Amino acid sequence: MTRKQILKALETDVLHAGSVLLGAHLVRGARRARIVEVEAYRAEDDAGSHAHRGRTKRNDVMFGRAGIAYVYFNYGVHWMLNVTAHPEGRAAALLVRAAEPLEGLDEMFARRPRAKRPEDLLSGPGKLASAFDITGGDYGVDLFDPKSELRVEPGKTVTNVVRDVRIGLAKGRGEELPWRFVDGDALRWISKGLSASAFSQEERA
DNA sequence: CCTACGATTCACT
DNA sequence: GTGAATCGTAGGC
Repeated sequence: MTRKQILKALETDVLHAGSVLLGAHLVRGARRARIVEVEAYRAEDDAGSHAHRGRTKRNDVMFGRAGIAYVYFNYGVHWMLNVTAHPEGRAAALLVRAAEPLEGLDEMFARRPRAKRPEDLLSGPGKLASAFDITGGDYGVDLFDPKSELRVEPGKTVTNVVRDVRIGLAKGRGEELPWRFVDGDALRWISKGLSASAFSQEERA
């Protein structure tokens, strides 16, 4: 999978892109991690999406081109990293929920003093953001520009894609949609265990 | 203007 | 399992 192919998938369909983004690397300086869990959000038909009720100052980049960092602050505590999808005007994004740390673990541990094991570093969107120093300052960054300090690089394609319902959404916000994408061979690194409704994407395809 | 609450994490019972 | 932390934003008045 090349950088161009990932971008193409992002531009085409956020749901397809969910499985394509798995396996790609998130990089910042010496820190590198392999993305193992994402969730798709779109707009008109997705009540759980920040873009559902139209364009605002916060969600602005979701309406822009694909491959851009949409970063927002939640619960007054945590930053969350998303990768935008779809062409200009059609809002969508993938929330990066978990990753497997590959390099620069010492720096990640330094940013997350409470973490005891490598599994505690990136196993959740808030954890991942703090381990990578992701804040509002990264809002709008082009993640597919090799010159960007924070960026996404191609990795090995994930073949065992598991689909599940999204996490943390209130009732009526699309909590039943199977738009959570997980690397089935990397369950050790994900944010939460799979639900009873999880299924292998290949089987159901 | 004012209030409720969220795409979460962590400590504690 | 439950609740606190902590604040920008959306949505209602």
